[in-house]
Amino acid sequence: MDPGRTIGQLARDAGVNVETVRYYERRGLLCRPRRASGWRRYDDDHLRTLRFIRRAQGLGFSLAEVEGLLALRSSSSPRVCARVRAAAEARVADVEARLRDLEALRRALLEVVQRCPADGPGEACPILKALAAPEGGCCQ
Amino acid sequence: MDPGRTIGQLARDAGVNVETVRYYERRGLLCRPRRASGWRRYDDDHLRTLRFIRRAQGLGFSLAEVEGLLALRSSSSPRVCARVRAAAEARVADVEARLRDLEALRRALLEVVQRCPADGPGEACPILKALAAPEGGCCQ
DNA sequence: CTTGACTCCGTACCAAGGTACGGACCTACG
DNA sequence: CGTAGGTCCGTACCTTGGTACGGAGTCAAG
Repeated sequence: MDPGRTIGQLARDAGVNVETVRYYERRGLLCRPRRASGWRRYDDDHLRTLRFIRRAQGLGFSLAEVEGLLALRSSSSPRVCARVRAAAEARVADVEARLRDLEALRRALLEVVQRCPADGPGEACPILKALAAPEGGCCQ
Repeated sequence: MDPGRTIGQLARDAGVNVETVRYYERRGLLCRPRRASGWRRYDDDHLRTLRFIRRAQGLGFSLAEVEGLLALRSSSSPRVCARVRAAAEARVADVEARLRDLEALRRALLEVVQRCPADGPGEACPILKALAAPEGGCCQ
């Protein structure tokens, strides 16, 4: 029988920390592997799941959401695809909201920076003034 | 003498939690006010500083950075303005980097979503497939 | 058989920015 | 005076996604 990977080999193959693997197991993301003399032995399925997790995380899914995707992955309902798509669309909406916020932030920061002569004492600094202003001069 | 605000009044005026005010005091962001029978009494300067902190936070400065800005605010060096501007520019650069990351994320997510028929079982779901792929089909 | 590398486990700790708790004390209103 | 609500303080806890620690057991090479 295939001896499988130790936790260290799995971690190296997936490019994660050993502690991370144990953490995912504790969280229920990675199912418990068989043991040989107490040592965890992982097969290719575990490696695939681990990579799945990291890719989903890379697309901005939280571990809680990844948990949902993993559950869907092993479901055979015809509605799986719709649910996965809905999750991905929610992620897109979230990313777009964050993009809008950051864009507004960028504009506010640039406005404040552009007023600044980059030279002079604190009393004259328009950035500090903007931050101290009782009613927003520049960034509400 | 002006009795000043209690911590609850200050917190209401600034729109923050009472515990947040105490937390800022502990962190050294808000200087310790005088006391009347053990109760903190805040004046307008404290309110201004508290609002300064929240506005700077609103522009994405961390509390550690806000600490620096507060120190600069009460400095009289002619280089204050340059330092404040540098801090703001660093913030802009950081925001722009996050914007680029999120934009890339958005594209990757959209690509994956667009391949999905939004109907069907998990085995056919292109999103799950993309996440499971050993070498990245869509999102590396 | 020894040695070094690896793994076991539970638990504590990290960042950041707060939030909550609880028993004691104070203040203002009626 | 009673009582409700505000404040005191230290400390613990929250979020998310991990990292680190340390003593004991295991595996493989020489």
